[in-house]
Amino acid sequence: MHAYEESPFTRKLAAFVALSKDELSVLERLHQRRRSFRVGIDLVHQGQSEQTAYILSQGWVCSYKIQRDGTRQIVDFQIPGDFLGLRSVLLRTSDHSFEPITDIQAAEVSAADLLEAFAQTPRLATAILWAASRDEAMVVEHLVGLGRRPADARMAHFLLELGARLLLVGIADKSGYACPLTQYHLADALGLSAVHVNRVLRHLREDGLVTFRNGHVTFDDYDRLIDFAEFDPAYLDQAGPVLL
Amino acid sequence: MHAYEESPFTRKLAAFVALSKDELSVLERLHQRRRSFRVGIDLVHQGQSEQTAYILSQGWVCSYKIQRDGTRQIVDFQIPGDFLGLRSVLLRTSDHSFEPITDIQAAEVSAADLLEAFAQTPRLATAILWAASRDEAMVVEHLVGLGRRPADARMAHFLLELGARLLLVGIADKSGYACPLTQYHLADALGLSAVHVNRVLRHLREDGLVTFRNGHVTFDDYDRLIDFAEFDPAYLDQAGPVLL
DNA sequence: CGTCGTTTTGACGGCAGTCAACGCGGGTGG
DNA sequence: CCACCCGCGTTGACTGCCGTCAAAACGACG
Repeated sequence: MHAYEESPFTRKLAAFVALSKDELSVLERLHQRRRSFRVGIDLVHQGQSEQTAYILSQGWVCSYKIQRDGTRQIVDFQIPGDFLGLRSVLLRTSDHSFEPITDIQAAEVSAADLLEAFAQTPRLATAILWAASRDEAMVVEHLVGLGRRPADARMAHFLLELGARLLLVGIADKSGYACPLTQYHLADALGLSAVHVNRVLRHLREDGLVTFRNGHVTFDDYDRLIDFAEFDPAYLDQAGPVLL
Repeated sequence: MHAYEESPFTRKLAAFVALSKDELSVLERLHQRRRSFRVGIDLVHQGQSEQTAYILSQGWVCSYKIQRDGTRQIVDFQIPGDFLGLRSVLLRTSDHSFEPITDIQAAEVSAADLLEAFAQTPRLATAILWAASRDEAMVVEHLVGLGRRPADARMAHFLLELGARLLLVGIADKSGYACPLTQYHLADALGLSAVHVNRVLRHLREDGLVTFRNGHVTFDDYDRLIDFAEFDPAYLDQAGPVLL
């Protein structure tokens, strides 16, 4: 145990940058305003110009865009330790919505808080920007999946990526993880229909690669799954940021 | 005519933020190291850890990722006035490649140059970060298209977006624009096969919506095309950034 | 026990990929 | 100057992945 409470966010940053005591205490202070939200009720709604961001400490969230015809595309999932709406604080645009997938706990961070923290410890600023850049790399990888991977490999890749992310904040192990997503979430994220998601999951399960059931993902044959998905985690555990 | 040479980059930023003389001259200085590149020869290659970025002043570039099986996905196109590899300067990761689609001219910008410019004029920093955020919004919109739009609407949307971008830097008008892309580029960007791109283009042309031919895009019925593509330019011409 | 959300499965159809062939224009070398 | 080649565009036939529609099973919850 540490003297300070370790949030998933701190844990994630610490995995890539050695943080000093000062920096840790600034991080602490960012976590002051704790808030809770209920599953299903959007935090930020598309088009809204919100000046607040959140650091997610518990639960899952997804960010998505709705189209005129009612279909939706999930852009990314946020898990404990992830920043939420960082861009929309710094630049006042929130072009998508955030929906809690479970009840969540998050620390509210205003633009002012953030800029103050940045001013105090530039290295922390770099670390946070690095995390943002990692998120962007994930969006790009997601895009590649939608454009160029067949449904089954796309699903496999997605489940592996999620596992790697959860591992980093300590809520997964190599054998699998708890996952609150419904098959509709998977469908909206992977650009498939819910029916086809089900077929794909069955296929992966029957092939002994991975099992998604009862809110739990189990890797039945990790190596073969990685091979099947052509999963290359290079874009995730990149070396830490240049420390200016 | 202005006293200074107006680069497309300057022009783009100026469309959203009123720039002072000082800021304009700092921008000028960023354009000092002019370089040329030949079509087809990658500027930066996937995995390479490059510390240089470029401001594109002439020609077109695409950024893409190649997969193990040889298929490629184009993530974005860069046109004059766009930044290229901004993230990879600030954080030393270039997770994709850049290929010139035409011969190009670009100004080389080192991390040091950029940081110096930022220190001199913080408003400029904000403006550039805003431009980066706009690029990211485009990637997200691209992702939505791949996940949730049928091929023809995806194509229509893409051609409209490109038109809007080109309009901003003054190399398009409402009726159309010159476009050096091949149908293979379109295929790799839109997640389609080249054959199907051809079919879709024919369909759009025969429906009197838009014509892509001989390196030129012509909007045959702009309003109907916008409706067909469900194109909502909100994510493009957002209000300028918060000026810190 | 009924309802609702989620998962599961089957039948059918369509959008888009693959394969294959051909036209066309520009560049290159004989 | 012509023959050839190569990249790009175009079209048709066939196939298959995946969406839609429909119905049923299952569990949680009131």
